[in-house]
Amino acid sequence: MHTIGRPRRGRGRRPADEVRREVIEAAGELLFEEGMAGFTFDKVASRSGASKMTLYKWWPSKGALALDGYFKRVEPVLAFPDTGDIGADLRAQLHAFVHVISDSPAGPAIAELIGQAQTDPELKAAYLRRYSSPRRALAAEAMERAKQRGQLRVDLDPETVIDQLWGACYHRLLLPDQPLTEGFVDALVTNLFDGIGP
Amino acid sequence: MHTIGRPRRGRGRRPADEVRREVIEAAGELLFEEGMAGFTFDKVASRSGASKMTLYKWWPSKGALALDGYFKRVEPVLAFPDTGDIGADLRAQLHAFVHVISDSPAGPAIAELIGQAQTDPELKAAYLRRYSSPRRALAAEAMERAKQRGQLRVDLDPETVIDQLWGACYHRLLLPDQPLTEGFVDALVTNLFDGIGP
Amino acid sequence: MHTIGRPRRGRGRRPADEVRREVIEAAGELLFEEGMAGFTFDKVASRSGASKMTLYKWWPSKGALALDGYFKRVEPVLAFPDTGDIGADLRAQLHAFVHVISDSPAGPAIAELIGQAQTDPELKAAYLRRYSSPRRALAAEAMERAKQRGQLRVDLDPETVIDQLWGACYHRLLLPDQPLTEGFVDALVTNLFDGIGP
Amino acid sequence: MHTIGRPRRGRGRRPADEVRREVIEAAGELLFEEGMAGFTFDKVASRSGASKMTLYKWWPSKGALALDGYFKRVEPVLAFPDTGDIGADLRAQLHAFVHVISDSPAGPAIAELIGQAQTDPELKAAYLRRYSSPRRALAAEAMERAKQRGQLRVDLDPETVIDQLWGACYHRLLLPDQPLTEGFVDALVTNLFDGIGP
DNA sequence: CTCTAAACGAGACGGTACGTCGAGTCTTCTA
DNA sequence: TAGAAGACTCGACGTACCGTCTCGTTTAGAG
Repeated sequence: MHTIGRPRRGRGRRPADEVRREVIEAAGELLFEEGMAGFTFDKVASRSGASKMTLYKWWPSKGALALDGYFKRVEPVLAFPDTGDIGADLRAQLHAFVHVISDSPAGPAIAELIGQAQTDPELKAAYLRRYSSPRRALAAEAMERAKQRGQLRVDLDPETVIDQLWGACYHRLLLPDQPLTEGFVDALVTNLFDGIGP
Repeated sequence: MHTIGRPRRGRGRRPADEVRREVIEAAGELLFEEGMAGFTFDKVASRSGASKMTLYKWWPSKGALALDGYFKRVEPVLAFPDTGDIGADLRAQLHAFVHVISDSPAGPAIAELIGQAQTDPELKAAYLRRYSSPRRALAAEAMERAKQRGQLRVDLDPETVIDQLWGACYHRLLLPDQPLTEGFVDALVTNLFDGIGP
Repeated sequence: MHTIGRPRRGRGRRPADEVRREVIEAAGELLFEEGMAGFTFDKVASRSGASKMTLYKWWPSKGALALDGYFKRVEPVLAFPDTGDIGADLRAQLHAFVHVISDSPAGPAIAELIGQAQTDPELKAAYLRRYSSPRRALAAEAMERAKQRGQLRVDLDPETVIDQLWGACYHRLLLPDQPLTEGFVDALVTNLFDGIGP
Repeated sequence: MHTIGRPRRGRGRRPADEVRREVIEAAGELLFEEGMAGFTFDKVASRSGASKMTLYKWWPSKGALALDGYFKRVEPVLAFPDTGDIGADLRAQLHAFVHVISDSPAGPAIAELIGQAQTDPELKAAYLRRYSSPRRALAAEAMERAKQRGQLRVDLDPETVIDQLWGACYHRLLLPDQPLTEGFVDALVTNLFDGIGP
């Protein structure tokens, strides 16, 4: 059944890039509309006008497809502020991060993607490689620069700090015992810079 | 289909408690054997000898059932050490925690439960109420006592610290960019007590 | 998608007989509307409101299902005339047979069923057992009675005659080199009773 | 995917005759190996090294292609014996025919082709024109000659006799209620020459 | 002998049906 | 009368084949 007005597209081969683009757009729409619960190969195929065979050829799991759809919508902003003050930079980046996952549909989407990744090895690998890892690298580099500027302990492991800042936020996103607010992220930074001792 | 050897149990009524117990045991077995991916109502019903109808009567979703099965296997140890030294207590508790989720089948199981909870509201609510929340409370109370002993800042928010310690560990469990080791948890505590500044 | 007006039927169990009846009726409709070419499990399931699982449980192949549908529509008339004159009886029966397969939708349907049976062992077996064999038996019995009345050679094999009468008609149905007319069946009988020699 | 050892043939244009020959050979092989059930354009294309596009250009349906493959293997022997004794000639020809369709792979193949023809108009037309019709013509001509020799009734319709001999055999091939033996074909001829009356 | 147009191989593509599986609902029968 | 048994609908799964179409290559035939 073709939508009226859309020109009847022949059944034969179409340029791969065109097909991929349409599929990914449809995947993004569906992910943000229905979440991972209602995200199926069938629906993406039907929305995009592609056949299921094509989807299975390019994406190893529905999670991997949803991840591509997610990126299409949330064009990743990887910029990391560098004002020379690492404390301020971390705070600024965390504020932006919390804003995105709290006040936009991206929050639930990313939570469900991480959830799906727990039973979808392909998705977990893709998520780490394409999303998580580059972001960690940016933060780690910023902290390394700060170490050279004398703003951080020279023996500090930036990766650990990343888990204590962004990891703490993800924890509240996935297991919302406590709210995820700006005050929370400010406290995260303060705890680390000032310590929690008396 | 009944396993050969298991006595053919009649179809009639059985005591509710007996049924519940057998179902939960079967759920726990299945969860640890096949993970959430292969965890279905059908299999639990078939293993336990109970009917699906009974399962749907008592558990609102397969996640909620799996959670009960999880508890049956991992009899929750809620004790929190109290030696009078909050730093040592946190460190000890984190070491035990990391040991459980790294070196026992409970780690993958809990990761998959949290994953499933992202698309299963019933499970998320049950998880927070029965698992997450009481553990947070124990840690928070320990920190409150430490504040009264003068070991922690009086204006410290224990909830935030919890996310920076256990939340950081969950982050590495769910998104294993970096390994989850004892050295890592030691660094978590050190960072918070000594600060990350120069 | 349910037809508007048809009461939304719950998803649960329904009496097997009710389901079977609806399925077979739908199968018959579909067979006579679209022929075997367009006859699929999917369409029968959708028309009947039954699920494909149910169909696969009861019918080993789509041919077997179509055969049941065929019987539902063409309530088999197994009566064989017995006037005491075997020549007249055969002629009458053949006239009726040719009328059915030439001038009703049953002709194409039965041709396609036989066609499908060539690559569907389940259908072939069912067809022989339920359709072909009982009809042959009636004709054979009629000829045996005629032998006792002295109207046929005592050493005649009725089964061979059946293939020379009805088999000849099926041949023209399946491979229509020549038309299938009343004159043809009259000639069939004449040839056998009078011989073809000079 | 090319079989190792077979020289990698370039992709460009090849002589049409060479392509046709290879396709038809592959079709014949496939038909006799897997029957119509497993006979697909895809497999013929892959076996022959031709592209599906080419197949669709020359054959209107898979049945038509299979028919060409059949002919390639069973080089049609159209000779009809002419000893001057029509009874003996018919008997001889029928014996040979029964031998072919009973004791060689051609029997199932031809049955499946006739089966497929019931839902494939192109195949039915081709079958009648190229296979059925010329063979009927030979038999009819032999009988016409016999009429002139005074061995058959002058008003006999040979076409009807053909259906009572070969048609009866096809009936037993397609719907094997009863076995297809030499005794059967002898009885067919006897019934027609001697009549079935007392 | 060169150049072009046709024909070909490869194979992706949309579409439809296949046969299976699990979720959730409902009936029947037993103890 | 609660519970076991299990059949049922629904919808998605992943695969196979059909008939169409794009792309790049090669040869046949025209100039």
